[in-house]
Amino acid sequence: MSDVCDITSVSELVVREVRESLPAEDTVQRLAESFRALSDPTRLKILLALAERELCVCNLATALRMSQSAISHHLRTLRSLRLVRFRREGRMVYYSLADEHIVELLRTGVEHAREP
Amino acid sequence: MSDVCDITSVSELVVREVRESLPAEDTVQRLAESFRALSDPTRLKILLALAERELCVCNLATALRMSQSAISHHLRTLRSLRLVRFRREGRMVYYSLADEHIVELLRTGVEHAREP
DNA sequence: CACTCATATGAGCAATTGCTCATACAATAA
DNA sequence: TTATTGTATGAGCAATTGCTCATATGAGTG
Repeated sequence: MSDVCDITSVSELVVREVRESLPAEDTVQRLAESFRALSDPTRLKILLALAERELCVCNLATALRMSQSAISHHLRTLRSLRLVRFRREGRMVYYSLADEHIVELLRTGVEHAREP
Repeated sequence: MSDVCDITSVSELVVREVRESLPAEDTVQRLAESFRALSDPTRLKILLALAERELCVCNLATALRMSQSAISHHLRTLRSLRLVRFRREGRMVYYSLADEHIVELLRTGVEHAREP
């Protein structure tokens, strides 16, 4: 607040430019929420699995060696963020990725993670 | 474990295929860590700001209206994940994005966040 | 040297997260 | 109907997170 380094006109200009360049607050919030969904290893595995194929909850649970409850809770989170969609078929519920954006985010991330 | 839905041969095959399609555990962990860095609104703003230009800590703090300490702690996190780099110039430390991967992740994310 | 200023960091805390357990709900079968 | 099975969800908890405050470090100044 009273830092001398901030009251020079150059810094003031820089600060203003940075502020103006940032997306709107709610955009940042939504973006952070989406990334948060991808920030948990279990949720990430769920999404990577769904990137391969549509899956029911019980197969997801078995494949990831997690409890059905844990998977279901995570799917709830992913659903509320509209990252996955689902359809009922009898007693089973099949989940899949919501759109291509998530696929691309995953792909971009995996590419980065593979490097040194 | 004893769910009937998992002991059919079809499900067993599906489960095996999904398990084989998933990246190695440590790859998933690193990927999740990177996404976690992007999952906090303040860190996200720091990265978005650095995507515009190199910035010193105090200008970052002023631009984001956060304490110098908070920003510094976040930069430590980002540094340890090698998402940012820094250089000293006198008393100031200037931070910038580490490479193009983060830029692309941010860009992909922002594109997604702009939609309905 | 002492002093200032930009930055870094440890401690402590309220808030959040990710799991388990128990239970509820939904769809089919007997 | 009741029983069974796949899924969803609330409560509760240990662990983690993101901040503040105080203090340390490091670099320039007098």
